[in-house]
Amino acid sequence: MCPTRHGAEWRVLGDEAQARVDRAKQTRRYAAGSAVFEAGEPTRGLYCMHRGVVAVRHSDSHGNSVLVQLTHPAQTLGAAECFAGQEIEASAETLTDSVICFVDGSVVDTLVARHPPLGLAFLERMARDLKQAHEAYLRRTALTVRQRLAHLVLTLLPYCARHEPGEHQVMELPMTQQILAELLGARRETIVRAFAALQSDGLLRYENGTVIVSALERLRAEAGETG
Amino acid sequence: MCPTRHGAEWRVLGDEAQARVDRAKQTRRYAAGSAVFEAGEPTRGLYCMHRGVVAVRHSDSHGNSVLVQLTHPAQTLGAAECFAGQEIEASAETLTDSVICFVDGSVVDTLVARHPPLGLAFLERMARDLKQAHEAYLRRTALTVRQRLAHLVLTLLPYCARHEPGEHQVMELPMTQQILAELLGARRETIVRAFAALQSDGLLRYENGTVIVSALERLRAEAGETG
DNA sequence: CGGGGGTTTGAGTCCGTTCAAAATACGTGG
DNA sequence: CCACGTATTTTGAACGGACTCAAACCCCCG
Repeated sequence: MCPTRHGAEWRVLGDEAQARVDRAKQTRRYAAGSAVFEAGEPTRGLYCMHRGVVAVRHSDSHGNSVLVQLTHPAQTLGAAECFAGQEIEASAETLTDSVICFVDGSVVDTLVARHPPLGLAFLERMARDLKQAHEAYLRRTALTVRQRLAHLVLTLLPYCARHEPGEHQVMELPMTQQILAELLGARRETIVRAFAALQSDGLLRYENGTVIVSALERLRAEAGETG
Repeated sequence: MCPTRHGAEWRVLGDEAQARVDRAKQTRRYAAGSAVFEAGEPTRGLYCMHRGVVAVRHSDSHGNSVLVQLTHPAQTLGAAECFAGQEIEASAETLTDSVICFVDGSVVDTLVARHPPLGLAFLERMARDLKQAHEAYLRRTALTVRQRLAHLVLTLLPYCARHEPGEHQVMELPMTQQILAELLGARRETIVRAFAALQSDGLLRYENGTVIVSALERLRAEAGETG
């Protein structure tokens, strides 16, 4: 059984329809670093995160690539790829060991056709994804790597932090600095230096994949979260 | 009457439902440079381009802003803002004199609830927008301003070029270099220099808002459109 | 003919990249 | 348990694309 009944979108379905989803879904386990789906694959469907972290990658024909999205448990993965109705061009890879449900595209189509609120729920989901993508684009052009890194640390905090309250937060990053670099659109070396800069200013400490935030409020200011 | 019956998405509706849309819609005219919708506005609904070009802008609280999308005739505008179900944060402004239809959000909701294929059509639309946004993000981090400008010229060609075939194309840009800069995430001065560089390499000529492409194939190569 | 938006050019600076190399951590098999 | 190979992280030096600031220019329009 998926944590929040297949994630937020499915919750608009009645019990009977949810049971049908449960019967149609397949639950799969992935080791860290394996592909959930890849560009050009014929399979079409929705994925629902149960455990782990997955990154969606976009590449061009010259080998350049960026990670455009992180997906956490209880979230839907691959909605854009499922509904686009054309050749899939993105790929998704697990950053950690993961458990993910798969619902085939034809099942999704039937459900959406029979339950309009489900379609509206996915519309809302995609609309928010689109907004997030645009905000990431804005950050990419308006903010320095250091500021973007500060922002990413803040967005990961709710998912990865050990204990919640206070100015002092500890979290284990579920990714290498290489991955951080691809998420921020920068080079690994630049990430190292950005961490070093934030550390020498006393905002946080980076140590072996672990981030210790020591000045949450100042980190927020750094990320541009002010009036 | 809208050019292609309110744009591609509405076409999945039957005649009767389309007539209802026609009755519910409002057609509005905008002078170049006016706002179609703005961040924080209470109005919610879909816009359908009849004539003109509209840019969608995202801003942060520090005055930074970028244009994240261009909308041309027969396309739907504001879908993400309509379906997001939360405070609108983007704004849209006309780049040229425009004619645009507006369909209120409550009407859209009713139509989608009653005609699931319409929901699927919008899902597909948003999925493609999302893909485009991710591709733009990739270009922003992997390509130089010169390459991105070449790419933008190529994407505008189908909409703005005078005559279709051949290596030699002429088009009048519906925007200032300032707008080009905001679309590409760069400064005006950099756009000037990128045009100058492309011109000195004989790919195109820029003159007073008019672009004369003299080497279409080389321009494609410049934009990274190769195997 | 004066004004204003848009364009062009120049010089200097900075952030981030590139290239290169060392240091460190990590897993695996001996 | 340690040696070894690989992946990751760290540091340094140099380069370069794009930005900043500033000034001149152009063209259209009233």
